[in-house]
Amino acid sequence: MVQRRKQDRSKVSIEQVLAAALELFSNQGFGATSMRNIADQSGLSMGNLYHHFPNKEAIFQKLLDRYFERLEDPDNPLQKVLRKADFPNDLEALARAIEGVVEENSAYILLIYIDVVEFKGAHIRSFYEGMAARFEEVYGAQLEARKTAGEFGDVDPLVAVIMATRWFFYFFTVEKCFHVPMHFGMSPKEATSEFIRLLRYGLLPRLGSDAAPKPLDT
Amino acid sequence: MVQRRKQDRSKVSIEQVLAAALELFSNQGFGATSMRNIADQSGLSMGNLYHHFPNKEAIFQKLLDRYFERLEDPDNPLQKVLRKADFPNDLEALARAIEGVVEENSAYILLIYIDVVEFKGAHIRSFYEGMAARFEEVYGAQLEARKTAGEFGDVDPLVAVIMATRWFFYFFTVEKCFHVPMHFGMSPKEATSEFIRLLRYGLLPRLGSDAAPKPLDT
DNA sequence: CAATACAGAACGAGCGCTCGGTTTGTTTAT
DNA sequence: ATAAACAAACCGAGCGCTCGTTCTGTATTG
Repeated sequence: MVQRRKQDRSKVSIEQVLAAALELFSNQGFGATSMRNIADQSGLSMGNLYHHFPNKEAIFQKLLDRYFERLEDPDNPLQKVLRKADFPNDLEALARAIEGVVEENSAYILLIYIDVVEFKGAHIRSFYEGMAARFEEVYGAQLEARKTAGEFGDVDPLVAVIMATRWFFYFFTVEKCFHVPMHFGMSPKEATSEFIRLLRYGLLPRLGSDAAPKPLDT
Repeated sequence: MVQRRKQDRSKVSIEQVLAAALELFSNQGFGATSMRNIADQSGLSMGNLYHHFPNKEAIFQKLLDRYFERLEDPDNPLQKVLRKADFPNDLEALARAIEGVVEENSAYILLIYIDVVEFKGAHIRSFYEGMAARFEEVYGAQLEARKTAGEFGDVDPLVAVIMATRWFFYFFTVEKCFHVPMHFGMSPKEATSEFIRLLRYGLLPRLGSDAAPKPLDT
């Protein structure tokens, strides 16, 4: 017969609360989700809920913390791609990794937008503010070396990595979390490969060493 | 003495409601904004509020309708840039137009995300689904002509326009609505010009007619 | 005198959270 | 081994309050 220890029981309950809250928050927002909803969905009582969490916002906070931990986890496929620093050869792999991450965390990603809307981004700001520095840390040295070796043009590859990563996140978030499929008027496959092509080779055909066409305005 | 006509009175009241609701919704979300909040902020009574609008959601809907009308208005600076179809010479102008539109409509733009979070995007889906077709309509003929004239490489310029437009919207939305300044680790000016450069010329230096480096994976 | 614009009390439901109490599992004393 | 003592886990009724909406009635206007 299985003997369940006390702290195991607690752990399971907390997981049930978080799972229920994630589903409810991501489907109806923070304000529209009541503690009774969470209690019902998780199978816990109101009292027990407040035994494990001081208030509703703490549950929300805990969920966001989880997501950021997942993102930064070295085992995350996105982190693996990034740490190989084989940009821009790995753009296709980067796209696929981010598609997977967004798919797998679509509920968590919606929490980000809930925070923006209902809390003015209070719970996520520090994470996003530190993002560029984290990129630099993981990526900076290798790419800088390759740049001075002349692998890239006069573009900063670190900037390009950030842009590509953010673009993929944005694109797949709209596709998978906002439920607006084909919002570019093309399939995700097409959109991704077109973006990659633009990023690699640009829009204008640069035949020979022609000067770039002068911009009409700056 | 100013004689105010009856329907003018009504019109003013409705404007007051919409202004109040826009501010409140965009600052605290739909669910967290009460009809009493809106009544107080607009200076109307509860009864009068319900005299002009059948329910809370109708106010929200009306605000979104307004925003989409503004966006499609031919006088909108963004529309003017788009209709000139001077892509990609006008990328800087496009960026500035979108920066202005986002700045001027930041409260409305937040409503979009509120709709995604609290209504699963029910009020905005049709607008975004039709967006690619509208681009095609406004832009398609001219760009297609210029493409067959050989102005572009093998990239579809329509795709590039959509990507550029969406990217600028995304970038300035995060900057101005989500209150995450410098989220790419650089100033908006830098980010914009870097993105434009990438879009025009790409990341890789294509010297002469060299073959493009083989991608590691597809 | 209509019809429209406006006011605010009232309604039932639901909110976040508290509180007193029970159950369950572990530790300690005998 | 057993009982007593303790703390963590759990329960749900209840508190004060606010919610979206409705209702009844009064000003204002043409």
